[in-house]
Amino acid sequence: MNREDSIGEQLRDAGLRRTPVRLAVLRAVTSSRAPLGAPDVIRRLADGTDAVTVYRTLNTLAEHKLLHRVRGDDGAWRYAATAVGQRQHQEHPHAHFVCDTCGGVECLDRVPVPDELVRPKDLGRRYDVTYAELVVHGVCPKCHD
Amino acid sequence: MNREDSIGEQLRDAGLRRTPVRLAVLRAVTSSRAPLGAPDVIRRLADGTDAVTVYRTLNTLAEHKLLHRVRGDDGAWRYAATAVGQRQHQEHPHAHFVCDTCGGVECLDRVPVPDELVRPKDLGRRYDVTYAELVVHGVCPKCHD
DNA sequence: TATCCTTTTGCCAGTCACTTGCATTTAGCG
DNA sequence: CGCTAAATGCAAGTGACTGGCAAAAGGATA
Repeated sequence: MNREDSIGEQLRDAGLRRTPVRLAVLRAVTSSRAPLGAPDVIRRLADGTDAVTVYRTLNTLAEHKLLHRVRGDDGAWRYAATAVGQRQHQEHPHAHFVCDTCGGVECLDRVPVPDELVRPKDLGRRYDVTYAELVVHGVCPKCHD
Repeated sequence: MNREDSIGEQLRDAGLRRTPVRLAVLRAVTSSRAPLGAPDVIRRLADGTDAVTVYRTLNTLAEHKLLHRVRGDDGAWRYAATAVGQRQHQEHPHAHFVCDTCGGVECLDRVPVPDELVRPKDLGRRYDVTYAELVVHGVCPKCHD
């Protein structure tokens, strides 16, 4: 099973139609090392794919958990593939690193979000917790000095 | 020392000029229970205060640590006073709760951000960490059911 | 393979938080 | 009081993102 098939399969498994735009968007995000913003994705689909469609597609893919997303330092979403290689790295929620110099975002797969933070005890039972986000801000190696 | 004096003092201590707009903005944010977005602040200064000036003022106050800020679920900043009563609650970094239904933000003063998360060991030394943000998403009591 | 229906796409324009530039006013100092 | 750097107001712009609607296309069914 090559990567291309896997991408088509992910769509099918999620109950989504396998359309050219979805395949292209999912391929673009999957093949990028760092999470991408919507404008990045649009730029990478240099062909005439409509920007609005890309926005809607990214939303759809995120809703169906094929992508997950974090806010960059500019408040815009960055998208990363959920399935990386054969493992689903969304399974174990992980922290993200946001570079406040270049705006880049990275998934810190090795830095988990502890359970007691996902559901803080001090919060009281009247709060319905969906998920917790741990975002580490700083300067990435590339921008360092 | 009443609250008004304290607000003027905060500005002076930060080395900032005590202007009507700054006093008003700081007063508005301080007197609100929940963190406010820039548009909220602008609305509360119902008089003719210019919106752009409020944006600039919020930036300035945040830069000088009189306010701290978190992104709401819409990606827009929410501002909260750093000095609450006599204690500086910025001193000990705390988590924030974002209601994904009403967009409200709350400071979880009782939920600290653990040191080992502020400077994750698994991150490697080539990353320069400035701070870590812990944001808990869910539904607040007001929106619950 | 032809047909039908629902979903997806493209293009329009619009919204909303936030910024930039520049001229005018003002805080805070001597 | 008068001076100067800093703060304000106003006009316009940027950029991510959304809504509406008609045209195109996926995919199940016959």
